[in-house]
Amino acid sequence: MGKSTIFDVAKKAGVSKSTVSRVINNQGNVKEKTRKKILKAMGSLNYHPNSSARSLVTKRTNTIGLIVPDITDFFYLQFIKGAEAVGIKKNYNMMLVSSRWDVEEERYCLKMFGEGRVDGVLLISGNWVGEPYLNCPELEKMPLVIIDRTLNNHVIPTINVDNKNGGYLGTRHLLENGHQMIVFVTGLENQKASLDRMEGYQQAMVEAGVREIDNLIYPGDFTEKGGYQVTRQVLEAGKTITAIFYANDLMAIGGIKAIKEKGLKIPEDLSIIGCDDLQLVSLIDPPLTTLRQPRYKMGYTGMELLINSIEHKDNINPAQIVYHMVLIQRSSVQTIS
Amino acid sequence: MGKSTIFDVAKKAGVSKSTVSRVINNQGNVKEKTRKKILKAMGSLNYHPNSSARSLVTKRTNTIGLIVPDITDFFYLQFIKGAEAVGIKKNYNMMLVSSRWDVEEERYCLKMFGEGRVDGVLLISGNWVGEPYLNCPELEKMPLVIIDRTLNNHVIPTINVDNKNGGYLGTRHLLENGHQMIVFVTGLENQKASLDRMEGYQQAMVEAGVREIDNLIYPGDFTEKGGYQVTRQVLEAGKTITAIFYANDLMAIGGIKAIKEKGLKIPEDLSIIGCDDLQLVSLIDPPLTTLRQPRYKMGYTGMELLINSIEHKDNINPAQIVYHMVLIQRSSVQTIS
DNA sequence: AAGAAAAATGGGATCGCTCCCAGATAAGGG
DNA sequence: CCCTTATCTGGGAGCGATCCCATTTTTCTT
Repeated sequence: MGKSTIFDVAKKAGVSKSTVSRVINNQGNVKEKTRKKILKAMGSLNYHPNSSARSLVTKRTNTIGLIVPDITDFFYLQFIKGAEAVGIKKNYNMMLVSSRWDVEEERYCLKMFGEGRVDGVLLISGNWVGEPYLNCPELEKMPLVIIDRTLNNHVIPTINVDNKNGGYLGTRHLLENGHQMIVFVTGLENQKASLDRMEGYQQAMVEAGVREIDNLIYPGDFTEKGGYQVTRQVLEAGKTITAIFYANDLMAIGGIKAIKEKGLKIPEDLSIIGCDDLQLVSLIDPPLTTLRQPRYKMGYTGMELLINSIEHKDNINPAQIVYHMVLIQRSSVQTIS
Repeated sequence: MGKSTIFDVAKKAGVSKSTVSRVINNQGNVKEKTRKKILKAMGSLNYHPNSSARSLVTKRTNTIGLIVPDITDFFYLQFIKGAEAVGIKKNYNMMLVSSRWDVEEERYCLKMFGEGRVDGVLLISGNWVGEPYLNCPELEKMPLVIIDRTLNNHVIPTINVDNKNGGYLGTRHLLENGHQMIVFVTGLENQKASLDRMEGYQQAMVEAGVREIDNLIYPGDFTEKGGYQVTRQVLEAGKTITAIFYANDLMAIGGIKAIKEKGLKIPEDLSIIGCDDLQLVSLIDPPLTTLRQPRYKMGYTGMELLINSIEHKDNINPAQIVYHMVLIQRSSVQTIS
């Protein structure tokens, strides 16, 4: 015996499928008595409406697609959780795929979602410089919101954080604590967030009158391992630096390892500061001073925007939302004279 | 203009929808010339087959549902990643929902998945004692595999780790390093994994001839905060303990914090050992000795089993798979005389 | 070159639901 | 009590694909 259909229920309850449909979608105008009868029939047949059939006619799936570069990257967790919270509230399911940091893969996901599988997609972008792939026709008419990336020329709403200001704030914090020789470790050069943070760093340093900044900038890659390696380089260069500003927390974690290996103490011998405020950086030793970006909030808002544009096509969402990064002071920075 | 259908493509290419369907599913018996023509028409119309319509007739969605207690819990990440890997390989999408540690919620997810949305479900269980909810009729005929839990009376395949042996191994390791006064911090009493690990601990302790074990067992709750609090209790009890075995890593992390606050050093003053081998415990200070469970592998295998039973209904999967936990030695245990 | 076999194509039924429209029943009004 | 209006209910078309079967076209044999 296969699954029961609306027809089986109708027969069992002695009514027409239309009436059954009415009670499923609880549209009014069905007598309480028949309603009860139908409900009972549904129960006894263990009936569940087939969502494909339903989607086929309503053109709605009540699920939204979520694309992240890597599901298991700590960084993305909070975005997802924020998005999930509103999904639950508004009764949407989430279909999750990871693009594995690959632009082609990202396109592929978009395409798959274009097959009527979802009502809209929330793209948590890898934040690359350039956006060639966004012209893909699969998106045609598909509501889309992009998180962790800012787009200028598009009608696609984006939600991001003011990375430049973040870089600025972090650097100012170090400067105000007496540091001057502040190394900045970047992400990959095609990562916009890194670029922006570096700009903020540069601005603060220039304002403070520090010279030869370029020699203080080291290229990293946003990974823990990369942070470790760069830090070794920095330490071996033998310069008299007093602080390191990592463009993200993951590199800072790697950096801490390298610094400890050298026998140096944080923050006594070297102050460090990260960026992102991953959950785990409050757990490590020392607890890391960093710049928080409201990832939960961003995911939450992104999902809200998305569902909003799904449910009220006419309604106009803001094109861009930019949050501030805020400095979280913990114990990895020390004032020097 | 809405989305184009198979019919539009057929018209444009001057063939019937049947032929178009053939090339979509690339079943043979289509002349190369017409195939090209159709492909071209599909391209110019930006056509994508509607997956709801397709599912309606094929009764297949090519997506599997994944239920986890908390998406953002470090513990579950690796399971998910493992499952994802085979999903990608076998061309299945994943629909992710979190049960938020709630049995009712778990049921609800199961029910939702029962509406023909997915071809099977992979349940990463909260690992509670008892399994009343598993009798829910929604599951009828729906392929299901459960991870991180062992079921005895059911035909549902489960994948788990030998928690008891893990508890035993960890305790033995401590004993072999000269410890006797070993505190064991449990999870909640309705968590099977915790219970099993404790049993292993007890067995090892008894075998080693340690007495009054019960006074060494403290109730925890598997959370970081809980670990912190219990550890404070332990420390304040003023016993001469030399080691603590936490039933999971998260509690160990909290414990480390409490221990450090007391001015004690790990492992010089106190050896500790965790359980699970979360990614981050190699990052913290000191790197934690713990028992690894092959979560990636478990997710991977679970997904394989699931897809296997979806695609070959007749085939018989093993009812239970149990992996070993393996001791990962890092720097939180010291030998004492 | 004609008939048989193989390959390519088309048409219709179907999947399980929603939605519109029409018909039946119940309620209200003079 | 009959007619109008409101409330309920039923039937049929359609959503966009697949798949079976019938028909046409091509290829192969002798």
